[in-house]
Amino acid sequence: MKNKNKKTVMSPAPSSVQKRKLIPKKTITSIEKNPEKLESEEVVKPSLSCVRRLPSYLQLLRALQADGHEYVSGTVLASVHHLAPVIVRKDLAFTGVTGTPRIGFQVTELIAAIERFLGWDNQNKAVLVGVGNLGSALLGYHGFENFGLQIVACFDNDPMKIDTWIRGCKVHSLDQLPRFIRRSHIVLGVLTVPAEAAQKTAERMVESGLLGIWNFTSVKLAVPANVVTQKEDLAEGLAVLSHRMQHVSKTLAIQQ
Amino acid sequence: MKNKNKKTVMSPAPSSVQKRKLIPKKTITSIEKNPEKLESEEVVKPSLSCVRRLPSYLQLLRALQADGHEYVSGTVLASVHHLAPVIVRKDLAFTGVTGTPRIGFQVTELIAAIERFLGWDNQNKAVLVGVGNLGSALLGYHGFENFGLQIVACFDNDPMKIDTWIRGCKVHSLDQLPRFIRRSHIVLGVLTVPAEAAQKTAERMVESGLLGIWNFTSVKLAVPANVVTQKEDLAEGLAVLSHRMQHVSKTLAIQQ
DNA sequence: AATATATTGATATAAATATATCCATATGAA
DNA sequence: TTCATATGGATATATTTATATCAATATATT
Repeated sequence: MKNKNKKTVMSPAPSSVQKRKLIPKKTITSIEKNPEKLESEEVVKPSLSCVRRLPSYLQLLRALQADGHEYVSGTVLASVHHLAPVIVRKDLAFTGVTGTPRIGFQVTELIAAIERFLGWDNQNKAVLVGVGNLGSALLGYHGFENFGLQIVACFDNDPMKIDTWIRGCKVHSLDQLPRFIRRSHIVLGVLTVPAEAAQKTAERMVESGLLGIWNFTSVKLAVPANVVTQKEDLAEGLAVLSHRMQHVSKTLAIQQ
Repeated sequence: MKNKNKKTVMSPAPSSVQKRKLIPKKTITSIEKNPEKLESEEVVKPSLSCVRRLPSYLQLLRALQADGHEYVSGTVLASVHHLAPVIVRKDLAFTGVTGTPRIGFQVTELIAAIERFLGWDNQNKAVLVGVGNLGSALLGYHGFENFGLQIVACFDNDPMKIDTWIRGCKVHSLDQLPRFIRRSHIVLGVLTVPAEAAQKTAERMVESGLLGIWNFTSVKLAVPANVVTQKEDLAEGLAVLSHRMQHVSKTLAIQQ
């Protein structure tokens, strides 16, 4: 049942399914290796929105896979997520997969491609700093493990909390952080301390060697250029919701 | 270090500070009331990104207010949030406030304007449905009250949970929802049930009369047009973080 | 076999968003 | 007073993102 165009590992398509021949794509790697990079040959990078959409495709793809589906069209992915099919196709193109006209994309291949693209093909270990309300909730929420993230230790500097167990995780003193990070080669931290402590704690995390901070505080962190921070602010979503609700009720009031 | 121009409540500018005269802005209302709406006179709506940024300004403004600052320039707001000053000025313009050259914006006025714009000037009551890990975390997290949201009741359909108290909130049976909503005139619901139950539960919420659903599940909800849903997906932020970290490490590897 | 159709991937266009530029103005300094 | 400067607001431009369009192609249908 193997395709004659050998696709090494991933994609044993049904015998009759033939991949469309492609004009070789300019990949980031090829451009970066090429010193005489021309202005006209722009490197097309995925938009932020594209990256944000990928997990939702992934989630649906896994459900399809569990359901025994082998192929899925961009059209289907699009309709579930209320998106235009073109958007899905363009998003998926960034992961490097190619679909087959009239057939769609191979589910398994697509899952692997998205995971690889996002760096979720290996489980990334992380520490969590700040075991308050939100912190302990995140500790208890194991959903991130579907997204390549595993929280393996937590830290706090409240003496009352240190050495207690929260959601199956022993709370360590923040002083232990540098040693722990160095020993474990962890690069990612989840920051869930109160706003007042955010910047200072982030600095300690950076000093300890973390290269990425998932920031659940309301503070915009100042960090060195080699450190990536991602601010997760629930107020943003709430603002959009509130604003849209206002708009809907206004519209309805006018129509009546 | 208080300013000598004592402020009453809202916005009496200091005698010498004179607001710039403005070309009257086309407001949504004026256009909508005007039947011969021209194509050229477009209604400029705030972008989604603008709405998402407003809460962060609000947060900073409150801190400034607590610190006794009476005025703040867009430049300052911008630098804290690592944004271009123009963006801040344009964002703030949507709330209807006007600043004063060389002075900036009046903090109190700006806070009120943003709150009004987002509908956060009155506390909006909400119910929470699904008292699992995430649900109970959100119940315990009272930070939303700064953003006009107050969760006043919670519901679940697990008999083991019903009538217990979680984070100071009594868990009601989901069957009670319609009656509760009707009695209390609540329009907003927070959905924190497992993915499998999401769509069905959302339908019950809509039938009960809710007009907005803040959706913390991984499911894209299908709801009637008059209902607003906002999907809050932590995986999105994690995807951006992972992707950016990959990119940074690649870049550094190349530079070395 | 011939034709119709769903689909992908590429290119082209449109829309949304961000950024640059300019001018008016309020303040402080010379 | 006069001038320099920081700032807001408006307009213009650039960039990014989304959408439309179309040729190529694999399958199903007639």
